[in-house]
Amino acid sequence: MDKPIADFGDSTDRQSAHSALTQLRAFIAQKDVDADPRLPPERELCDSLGVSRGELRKALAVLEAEGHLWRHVGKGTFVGQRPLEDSADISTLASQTNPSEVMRTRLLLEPLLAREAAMNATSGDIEEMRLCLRRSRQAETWRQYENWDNHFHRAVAQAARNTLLLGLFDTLNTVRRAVVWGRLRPNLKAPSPDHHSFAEHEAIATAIENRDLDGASRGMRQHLESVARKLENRGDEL
Amino acid sequence: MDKPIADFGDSTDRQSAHSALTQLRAFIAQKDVDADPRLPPERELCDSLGVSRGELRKALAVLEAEGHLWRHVGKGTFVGQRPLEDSADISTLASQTNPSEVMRTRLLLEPLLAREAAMNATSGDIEEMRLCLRRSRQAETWRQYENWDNHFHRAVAQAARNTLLLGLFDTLNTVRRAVVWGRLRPNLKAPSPDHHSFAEHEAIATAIENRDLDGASRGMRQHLESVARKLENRGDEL
DNA sequence: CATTCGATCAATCAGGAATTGGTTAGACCA
DNA sequence: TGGTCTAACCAATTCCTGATTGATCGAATG
Repeated sequence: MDKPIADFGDSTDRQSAHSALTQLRAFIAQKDVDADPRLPPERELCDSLGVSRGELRKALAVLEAEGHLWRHVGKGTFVGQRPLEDSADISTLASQTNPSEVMRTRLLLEPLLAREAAMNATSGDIEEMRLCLRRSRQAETWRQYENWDNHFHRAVAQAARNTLLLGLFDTLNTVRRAVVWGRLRPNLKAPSPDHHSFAEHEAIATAIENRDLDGASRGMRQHLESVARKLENRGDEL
Repeated sequence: MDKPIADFGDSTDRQSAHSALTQLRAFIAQKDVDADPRLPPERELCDSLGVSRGELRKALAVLEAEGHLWRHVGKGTFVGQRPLEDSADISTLASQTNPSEVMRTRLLLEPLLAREAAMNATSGDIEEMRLCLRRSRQAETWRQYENWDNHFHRAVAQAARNTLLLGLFDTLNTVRRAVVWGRLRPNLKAPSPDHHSFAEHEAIATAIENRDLDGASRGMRQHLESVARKLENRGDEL
């Protein structure tokens, strides 16, 4: 309990370098890391162990390199593995990715969602999707159309009946909007009356309604590919 | 500009209920919502419009039900669509989902990641995966094995070379750990020397190395199915 | 009976003070 | 000359306090 941890402070200079590391290891071993993985601040610790801060920091650096602890300014020093960066942070994700990646990710994720939707959709889900289609046809501005288009895609995701997957979709969607926000949209005036997307949306909804797994997946993939092709020609929307 | 908005305050009592709503609508219409979608606090607003707070809140409730504005305690009242809840919030996701959903989501996402990895992995990625396999074989405790198992799966995700997809994987992974944390792990003592997972991991890595898209996807799916089957029998790990 | 007003609550935000790992410069010693 | 210690400062983070703000309840009011 009150084992001497600072009593080695007067060891020979030649061994002092080892001493700091050894004492630190002893201190960690003696500590109940499960209860509180946090180490005392450096200024306290170097005082407790009777070593200078520089030497303590050298020892800490060794243990950090070994992966036994991790440090962060303002937070402290902790025993254990460094927690993975909070990748859920939208702004971080948005800053690391690019429109091409977003499109590729949509092409991977959304057909999969459509397939799950075909398997699990309730009648309410299908009704919601139908509503989105009607509204998107009635849209008078491009903004409104976009809005209902987004609603449709989310309705499909919701129909997959998997809250976690829906959460991932929402994250993707948020990132997509964050990424695309910086870009200008040249032809905002066009309300886009016919639009090939209508038929594609219709096909997806019908496939989901008919429990046609492959059809729903394929329909979504073709729809997104068509969108991707369109924005390759003129780089506006995503 | 200084159009009268509070001048209707002395209208007949019979119309006062409408008055609050009408005045509120007028106020919002007159406001430049794009510049600042935030409405003044209720206490100010009901004073400006010359209506009681209760009546104002009724009107606000109507407009909120119509989807024209959204409110939140401590934040204020805002014109426009309610921003979708920060679904990146791990704790929220974790509280809404369950182990079964997590497993199903893994079964959907990770084979897809393995396929992408087979397409895009660099030699460094493959080296990293191999390292994880060696370390997981050398593991002396189950905890260590779990650790390197996680590392392997993340290495695969990283090999997909899509930062956004990697971010989604990390989110899924974090949620998984959060969900599984509440559960007890009965046989922590077993270090698990042979373990069928070794061969499965090996097959995945080899398929990725050989650019065998279907093989990588299939291998990952089979591996996860085997894990799922195992924890169906005894409900410990995820 | 409905409305209004006041008080209170809980969530949120804003600001500053304190904490903490990281860094640098100078003193000190061998 | 080279290494070490000390002090000070920096930047990121946390903690605390007070003020805002929507939500809610109760008494007064008419």
